[in-house]
Amino acid sequence: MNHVEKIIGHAEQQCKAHGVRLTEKRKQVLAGLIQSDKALSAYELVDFCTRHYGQTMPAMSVYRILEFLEHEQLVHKLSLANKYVACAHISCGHAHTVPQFLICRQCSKVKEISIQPATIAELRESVNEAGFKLVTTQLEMNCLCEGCVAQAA
Amino acid sequence: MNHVEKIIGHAEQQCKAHGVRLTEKRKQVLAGLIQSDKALSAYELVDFCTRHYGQTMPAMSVYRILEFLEHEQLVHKLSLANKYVACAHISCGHAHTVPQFLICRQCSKVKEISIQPATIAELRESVNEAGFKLVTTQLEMNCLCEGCVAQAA
DNA sequence: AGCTGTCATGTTACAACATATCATTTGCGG
DNA sequence: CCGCAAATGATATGTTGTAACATGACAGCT
Ligand SMILES: [Zn+2]
Ligand SMILES: [Zn+2]
Ligand SMILES: [Zn+2]
Ligand SMILES: [Zn+2]
Repeated sequence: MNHVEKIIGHAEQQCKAHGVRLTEKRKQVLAGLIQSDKALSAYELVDFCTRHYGQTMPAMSVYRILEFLEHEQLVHKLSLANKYVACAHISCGHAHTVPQFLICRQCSKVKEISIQPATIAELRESVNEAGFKLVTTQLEMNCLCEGCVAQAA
Repeated sequence: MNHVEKIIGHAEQQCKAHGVRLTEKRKQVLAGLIQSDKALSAYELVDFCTRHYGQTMPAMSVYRILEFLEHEQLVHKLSLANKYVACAHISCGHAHTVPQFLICRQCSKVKEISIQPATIAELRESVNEAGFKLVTTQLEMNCLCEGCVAQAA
């Protein structure tokens, strides 16, 4: 039982606990995101599933499945890049707080982090001063990953 | 000379200073963004220009013009919403630093603010700790504006 | 077994967002 | 006026995402 299958197992438990089903197709999409160590677009997932599981995966299904997985917090949507990424914390037990995402603009690698609550609070304060209200503290930031920084140098 | 025209005037000066031309079409697109007090999609701008200036504005042109205006810092692209907004500081003389954007998810109103350098520094530090590098401190945050908060209540 | 309701998936069509490429026009210096 | 470069026009195509309705799978009931 490899790394990916282990995470899928956890995801399945989690779904069972919520009274929803992690079907075969849903597993395929989730597995695609897990085995890729970067964010993928919906259509990249279509290609992955079609190539990998030997039957065409309709784009519509992928979108529906991504919506389901996002709802279950197994997947996060990155609006900054129009891509999707597997949650980095499916297996680690600890409660899932609102994450922040560092997205490599070069290679789409993504790091899911938790910024200091104090920093978040300062941000929220700045927003309030401007007369707006944050609807989520999920942030997405344009970055370069270690590998791509090294390569650029 | 109304508000919009005044800003366009400033923009024209700025372009002249950079040795580039703010043509009629470019003025039309910029004016569309200025008179709207919210972010607009490229195709909303197509509609605006076509309706407002009596000749069809091809989508292709709008994209080219937005690219130009963005390059001149007269317009900002909001990736979080796939929309575009006029710079809030065209007329105010002071140098344009890297902005942060508060985007109302309800009505697309946008506030362009400057977050405390100290807060930005903390963010950058968190990113570095995760082994990534920020490529820009332009942030986009999902918010509700005052009006929409009031309405929701 | 046959019926029925619910959730998941399939299929088709289209809307919305964005870029590529090549032709034509326009503004401007020489 | 000529020739160049910048800007725009025209057409095609690629990418991302949703709407609407049909079909399939399965569980619980009669
Ligand atoms: Zn997560
Ligand atoms: Zn990278
Ligand atoms: Zn600005
Ligand atoms: Zn609003």
